[in-house]
Amino acid sequence: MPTSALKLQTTDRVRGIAAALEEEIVLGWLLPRERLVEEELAERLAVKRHVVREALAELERVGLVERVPNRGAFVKLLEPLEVRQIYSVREALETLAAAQVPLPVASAVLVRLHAVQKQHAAAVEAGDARAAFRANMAFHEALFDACGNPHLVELIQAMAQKVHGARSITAASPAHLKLARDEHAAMVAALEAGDRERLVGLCRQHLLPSRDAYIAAVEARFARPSGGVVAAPRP
Amino acid sequence: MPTSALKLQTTDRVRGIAAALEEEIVLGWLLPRERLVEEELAERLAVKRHVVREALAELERVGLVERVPNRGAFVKLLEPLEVRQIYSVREALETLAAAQVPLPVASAVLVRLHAVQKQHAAAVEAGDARAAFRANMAFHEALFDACGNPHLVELIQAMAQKVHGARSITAASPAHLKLARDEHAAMVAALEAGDRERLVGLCRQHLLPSRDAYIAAVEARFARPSGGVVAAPRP
DNA sequence: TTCAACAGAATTGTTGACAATCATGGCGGC
DNA sequence: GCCGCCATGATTGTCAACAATTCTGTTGAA
Repeated sequence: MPTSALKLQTTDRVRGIAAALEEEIVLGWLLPRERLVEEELAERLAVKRHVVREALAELERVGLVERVPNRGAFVKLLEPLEVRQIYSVREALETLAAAQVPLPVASAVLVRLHAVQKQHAAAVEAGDARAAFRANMAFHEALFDACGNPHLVELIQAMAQKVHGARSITAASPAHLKLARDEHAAMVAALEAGDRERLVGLCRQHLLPSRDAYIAAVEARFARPSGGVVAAPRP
Repeated sequence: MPTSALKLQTTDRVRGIAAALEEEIVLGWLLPRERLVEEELAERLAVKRHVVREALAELERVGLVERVPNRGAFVKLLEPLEVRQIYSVREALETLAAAQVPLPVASAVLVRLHAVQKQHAAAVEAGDARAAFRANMAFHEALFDACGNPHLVELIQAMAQKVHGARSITAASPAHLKLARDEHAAMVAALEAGDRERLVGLCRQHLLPSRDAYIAAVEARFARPSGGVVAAPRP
């Protein structure tokens, strides 16, 4: 605050805090159903409480946290059904975007994709989950940006954000990260070859592993004790 | 506060204020580029400033207003290109939803649609733009709800909300309202008949009038003085 | 006249304190 | 021993005053 080096605008600060919390959720540092106490977060992140408050409101709107009046905010736990519904929409949106990319694709897009993919591969190799997550986001943004409709891209990102709470299972798994890396490479190749059909198929396929891993994990670990046993498939 | 009858929760109050502002924008009572002063709104809507502040933040996230740090909030003016892009996405989403509605449709859906449509028709007949707007929203929600994927419905609503600032042209026009009413009737009929193809076509068609009316209006009235006439709506 | 600097007003951003609300745990009655 | 009730503590919600910023109109000199 006092240092003149970084005097961020208030809105940017809120965004920054929201992004930081989002990362902590994605990386599994904050788990589903975990309570998010305003004052504690304010102290830990070195901002005032009302900034945390606004950030939580933003994350609530995005769908990453739940807030109940007078009781606070929690990391949202997605039900398997919800995850399936969201991934269904994601599939529709992402294949739509892939189908709209003008081919042959602009060379600038390919350059950027290669660069980002290199970063992603390096992060995966180094086992740096946070860097891999960021590079992964950047990759998909660069890829879908090529469709030419920023509002469609925004929707795709919003839906991806919704399941970020479900990503903590795959975001830290080397196997999943390596698979994603290889699939990214295949996508770029398809794009480069102008093979739209393959690109669309790859986008569709790319969504499945994280979805299924999450559903399996949530059914094994986060099931409510309503049935008695820890792992209750359905109430 | 004193009366126990209406003790709204804070979150609900923010939502309520945001919704009220949204309606004022849709109905053309607040025009694009118009300034939204926090204190003035707080007094007019009988809430404290920080509530207005949060509501404005929410409307900014939705895309209905723009906020620049230390300078305040304005009703967002959508560029024609943006409107085209948004409507393009809306078309994809709404036809997707229509294509997913299980046929024959549940009778409860039809009952609800008929009821809402009756309200809408009454509002149109009475020339009550606000009631028509609300009934219109309810109609589309009820219609797309039938697709069975609440997350898709949410996206459809979010995209509709984005162009609410563009709706002030058609929301007050009796001709447009009557056309919408008739198209709604046709949609219900198609749904009732189980004619999916016609339903999808009607959904697609239903989007065009408001889009084109807005683009025409914005090009005629709100053009920046860079090349065109200056139309300052308020002194 | 035009430009720049400057004071004053209007508006937004920030802060800490206070009030309201909900969970927790102890206490007495049954 | 079990249940309901009230005191207590933790946390969120509300508020008004203060600080910082931007805008506006005016003044003075080139």
